[in-house]
Amino acid sequence: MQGTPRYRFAPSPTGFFHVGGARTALYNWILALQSNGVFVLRIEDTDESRNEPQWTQGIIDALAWIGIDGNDPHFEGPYFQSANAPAHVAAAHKLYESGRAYYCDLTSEQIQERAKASGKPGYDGFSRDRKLEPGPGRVLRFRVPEGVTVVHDEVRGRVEFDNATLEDFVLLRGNGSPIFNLANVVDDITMNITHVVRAEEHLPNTPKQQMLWEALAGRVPVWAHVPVLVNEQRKKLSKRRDKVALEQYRDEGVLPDAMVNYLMTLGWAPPGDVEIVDFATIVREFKLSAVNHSSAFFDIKKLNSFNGDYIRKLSPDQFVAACEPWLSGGWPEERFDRSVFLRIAPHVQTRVALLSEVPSMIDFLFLAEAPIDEAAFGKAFGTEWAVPTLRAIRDRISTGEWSADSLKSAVEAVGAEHDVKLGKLQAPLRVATTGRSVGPPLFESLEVLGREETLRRIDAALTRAG
RNA sequence: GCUCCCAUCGUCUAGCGGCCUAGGACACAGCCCUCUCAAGGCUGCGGCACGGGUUCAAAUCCCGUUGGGAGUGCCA
Repeated sequence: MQGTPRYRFAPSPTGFFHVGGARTALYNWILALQSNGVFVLRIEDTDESRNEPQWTQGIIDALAWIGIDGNDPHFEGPYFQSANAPAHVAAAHKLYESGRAYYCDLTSEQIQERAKASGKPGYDGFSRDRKLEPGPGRVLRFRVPEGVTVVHDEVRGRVEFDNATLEDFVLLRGNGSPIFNLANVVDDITMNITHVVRAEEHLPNTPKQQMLWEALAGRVPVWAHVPVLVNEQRKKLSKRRDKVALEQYRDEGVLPDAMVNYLMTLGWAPPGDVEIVDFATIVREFKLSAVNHSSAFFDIKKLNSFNGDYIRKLSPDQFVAACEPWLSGGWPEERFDRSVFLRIAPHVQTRVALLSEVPSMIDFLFLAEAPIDEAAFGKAFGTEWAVPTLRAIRDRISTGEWSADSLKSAVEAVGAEHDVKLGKLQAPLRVATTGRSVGPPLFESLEVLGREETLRRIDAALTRAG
């Protein structure tokens, strides 16, 4: 089978977009890009009870965020599985007519009773030779042949399943609607999918799907099952108990490039002793056969570390632009000055791992009154030299050049007079002007804050200190 | 229970029979730098799950044990 490789990503719209899904999508996307193939997005929306239309847009937005662009020529879709229901049913009938499937009228309860009575779990093939006609309440089951099914997996190699352990699975429900395994395979066949790259949890489904492929298409796709992402307890990441929503990381200020790079280091590593690599390198170097076989812990600490790295690599302009979504709250809008932020930006970049940490680091510049941290104030003004030195500093900086360098010189001079080290001496000044004991470099901050406001805040603090 | 998958520092990984007294990154600790906090630099801590084979030689190959995980629906 020649032609362009066709990969696919087939999420079901049942909630926020999962980081594990993001990784699977990335694998498919990268593979499609490096082979000049196609990435097909198919929304598997056939579970009437769980899916919500709103999540579909969420999936598309999330994919776009990590660089999987719906307008890229390698991107195809989205398709909706529900739209293909007639094809699923037609395929099922074809299987029935050729004798590869049969109807069964047993209820779930009856199957359970029989299993309990025989001591063997699952469906026992009771209706295999009863030659039942289609009818309400009757499910269509696939007649699993004897023998073994060998799955050739790009990451795991050869995996063998004894067909005796595979029960005659359901194709069509009692109400005539198709089941996942059928719909999934029929869609992949009709969409000409050549490579199925998905999470390991689907491996047990694969022999069943492979039998369907053989019966319906006479060919089998290239399979690849990548390890799942797990939490600290080594359990598969779950929407219920773990922080898995891609949207949440985005909202906290994780850069998409950092997320993509981090996700790709889970189960795979670029050549050499480096982990921070650009996307072009990933596309060039990534190989399915090099993907690890074991599950990987999604480590938020390491993600944050990657993100800090990416933040530091941004130019000040890019950084300020990336911060845009976090720049609206916390201070009166009219007091915000982008150019002021830009001046202090390089100093902020080395101090945050998440963009959401930025506002609290620069708000003193845009607030009319920077709130004073009580504990910090108490500590900074707890010495007998605090007030006298701050007065002296105030006197010195009230005139003359206004720059970080001259400010530093002024404070150093006061330090020499009072025999107090700069490291200690800056504390009262910092708390007085920024309200906090930590922050960007003080003198650069004051340079940006301006003389008038600096003096005003020093006076306020002096009054407060009594 | 049954089927399948997996097993290198706490975590993510490099390693695909000799280059390994096992390399890198995150985390952690210490030192340096330093106006706070970071960033950066240096150092340290720490691992081939266990037992048998195969081989001149095994983290690397084979078998078993143990330990994890996934699946086991008329969900996807």
